Amino acid sequence: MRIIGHLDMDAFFAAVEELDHPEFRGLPLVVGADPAGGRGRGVVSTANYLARRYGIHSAMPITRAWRASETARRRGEPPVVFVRPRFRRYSEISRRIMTILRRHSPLVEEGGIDEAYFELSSTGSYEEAAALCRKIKAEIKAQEQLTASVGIGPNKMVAKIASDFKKPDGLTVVTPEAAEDFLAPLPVRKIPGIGPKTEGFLARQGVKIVADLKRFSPPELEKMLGKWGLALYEKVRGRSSAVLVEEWEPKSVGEQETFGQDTLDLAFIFERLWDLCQGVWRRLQAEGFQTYRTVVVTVRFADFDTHSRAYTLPYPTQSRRTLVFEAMRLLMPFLDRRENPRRKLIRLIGVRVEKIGK
DNA sequence: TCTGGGGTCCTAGGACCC
DNA sequence: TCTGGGGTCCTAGGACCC
Repeated sequence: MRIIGHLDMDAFFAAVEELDHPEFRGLPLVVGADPAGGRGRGVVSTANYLARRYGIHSAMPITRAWRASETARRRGEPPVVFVRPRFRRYSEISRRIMTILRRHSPLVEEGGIDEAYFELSSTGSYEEAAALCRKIKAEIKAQEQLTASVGIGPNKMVAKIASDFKKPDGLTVVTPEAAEDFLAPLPVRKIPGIGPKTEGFLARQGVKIVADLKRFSPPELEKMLGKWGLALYEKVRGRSSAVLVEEWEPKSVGEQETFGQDTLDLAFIFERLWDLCQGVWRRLQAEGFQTYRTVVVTVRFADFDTHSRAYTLPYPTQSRRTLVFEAMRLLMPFLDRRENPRRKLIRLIGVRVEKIGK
């Protein structure tokens, strides 16, 4: 019998900040970009549960979170504490949590800094799997003073949806027999791979919950959603055969930067591009890669219109100068009058290398 | 109202080859 | 004068995930 677990740390970044800063506890807290008095440019990474009561959530523009905080303050409620993320700190704790998981499971797939899938099949039953997960949660709490929510299911998809079902500090067990009924009443958006666009598209066809998706045959789903639709036919029935992957090689390395202010200051843009190239090259080496073949430059204009240009070298190279040279060459057309006749200001540039090799 | 930064995967068209 | 079919590589854009 296949039994898969999915562990998801509760409001991870915010929980770590509360741990390290006891003075933040009991206050609404947002980890994310600098709100800069309502003029900040980034988004919310994580909001703690008190901040969520103000309607703040992950990926929300930081300016909106700022306004929500101001509104609360005027009502006489505590304003939000805004802090910048400290990824190094979160990675360090993440590593220790993954170590706990690996002690109890023969196969762990990290799915980002704050979540992981893990094999539970060898426990032999859903009861035993649940007992083991309670133990894992207790160890994490004892060692790190942090809570996690865990889902147990017959495959990765069901386990992941289950871990999100009860939060924080939840444990949700979905047996193979219960999987289909568990999924049926959930909004389609809960299925990993269905994002805002697909959700909107489906809503226009009158499809809101997983049960609604069962009306369609595999060819109909394929016609609507492409190759992915075929897999979806199985998923809405609680079936998925995706395997756990211990670790995989990155396929690309890139960096991008949103400017504090939109600009067409060429000296500034070139300098930022140069820095991004240095960063990409350094990280490529640091991650153990020797070479790259493709360089991609991305430009986002002030109106969020986003374009990319790529060039693939005839041979792999290690050269840092080539990266800078090709990135400059790819950027040039965007600064040209013909490509940008209305002289739109630039909001972001990015550099990425692909076809990387050891 | 404004929308980060790190990625992956898919699609579609064109070039090119057999 | 009217032009296949399959495969691979490349580019550009878009959806999605954490």
